[in-house]
Amino acid sequence: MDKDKIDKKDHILDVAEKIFSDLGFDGASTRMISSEAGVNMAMLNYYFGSKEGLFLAVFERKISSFQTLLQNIGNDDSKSSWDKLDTCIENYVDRIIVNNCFQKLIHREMSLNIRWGLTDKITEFLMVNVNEIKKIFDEGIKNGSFNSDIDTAMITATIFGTKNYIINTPNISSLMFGHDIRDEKYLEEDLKPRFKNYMKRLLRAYLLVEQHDNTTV
Amino acid sequence: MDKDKIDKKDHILDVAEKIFSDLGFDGASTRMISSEAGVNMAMLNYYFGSKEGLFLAVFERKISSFQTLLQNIGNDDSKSSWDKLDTCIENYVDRIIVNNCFQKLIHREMSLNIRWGLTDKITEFLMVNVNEIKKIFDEGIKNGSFNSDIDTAMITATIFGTKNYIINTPNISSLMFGHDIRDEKYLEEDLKPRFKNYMKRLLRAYLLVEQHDNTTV
DNA sequence: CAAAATTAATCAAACGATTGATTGAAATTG
DNA sequence: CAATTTCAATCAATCGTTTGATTAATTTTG
Repeated sequence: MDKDKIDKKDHILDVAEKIFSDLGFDGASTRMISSEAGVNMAMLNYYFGSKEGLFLAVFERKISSFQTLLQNIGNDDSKSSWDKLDTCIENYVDRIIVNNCFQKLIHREMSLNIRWGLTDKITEFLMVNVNEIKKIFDEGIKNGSFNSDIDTAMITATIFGTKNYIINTPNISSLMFGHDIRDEKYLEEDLKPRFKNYMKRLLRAYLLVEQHDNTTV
Repeated sequence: MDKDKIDKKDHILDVAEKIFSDLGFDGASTRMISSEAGVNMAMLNYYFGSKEGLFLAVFERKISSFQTLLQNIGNDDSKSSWDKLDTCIENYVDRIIVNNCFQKLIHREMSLNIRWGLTDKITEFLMVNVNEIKKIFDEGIKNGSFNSDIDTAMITATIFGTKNYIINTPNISSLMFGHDIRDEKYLEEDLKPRFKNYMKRLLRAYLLVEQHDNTTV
């Protein structure tokens, strides 16, 4: 039935996502993926056209599963700019840190920038987050919540860059934090709240420079 | 002569560095490298043993060319903690931004983490920078220059992560900054000073944040 | 309804191309 | 001349992809 077909495609995509994440596009072979998924090699091309088509399909499924989650925080008029910023960061961290394998895959592809159809898709995808943050900053400056001479592009790079650095170079960050950051428990119970706490404080410090007298949050 | 041999090896390493950086380890073929370098394919194995040996050689040459530059800032007693921090960031940005292809290569390898001998080397290499920063922070806290309850691991991740994000996702950051950040002129004349300026201000804001707010961890 | 025709799904096998590596002879060197 | 360097040719292995055949389900037909 149609149901089974979708399930099977989904299963292939599950396996492909894992292997692509672990080994990269070139490092992962179609044989590996098909045998791991328990399907015939020809099925990959039958369903997805090519290896790159399979790669794209992995991304599109993942991206569409994200896209629904993050909308409309910036449009909630009941929240202050600070609340919006906090909510945005909370959501972002919760979402991405559990998908850190895929997260690595995304940034390897962006860094390589040789499969253009893919990098364009990823760019479009990532810019949704960037623009959401930017909107909050712009609004916060306009209504006086944030200092007016902040570098919004740079601070945005800091938010995403700090998290990426921790996730994408686990060998380094494990040494820095004194724990294996690939340990699920440590990640969830210690690192995640620590990151949120740190980022909030960092943003408060930067966005309020030269007006420390007002700490009403 | 020995001189010529070294020159030739160096030329091969130049070409290999470029191609590995552009295409990744798997994406770069030994044929491509040898033909681009104008040498016979067998020479790569003759000189470097294997493809992975060539890859390692590229790293070792690059790393040793860095290592000499950054020592002993932390040991200069004539400088305040703030001066040390500024100098450290200046040096770091100057060094890395011009080598951003290689920089990308490093982080792709760290993210992949499948060639262990290599990631161990890179880890060791990157930790030199991390430890240097950490030393400055620790010292600055001890002598009262910096606030005592700062998260040194996180702020270190912010310093490196912010720069990495800008360099490693040029498609994104170009959109964020409104210019193609791969443009050498823009990078040198605008982005570099902008980054330094931003990072100094960010650090001042965070490291001096007033303590009377109740951000108890 | 039952037989025939069509379609979709799956498979083993093989395709040509490319991979990293190796060989043994030739050329170059000191 | 002996040692080192370079080369064309070749190696087995693996790559992504394609093929033609087979099965199972669906649709069409009489």
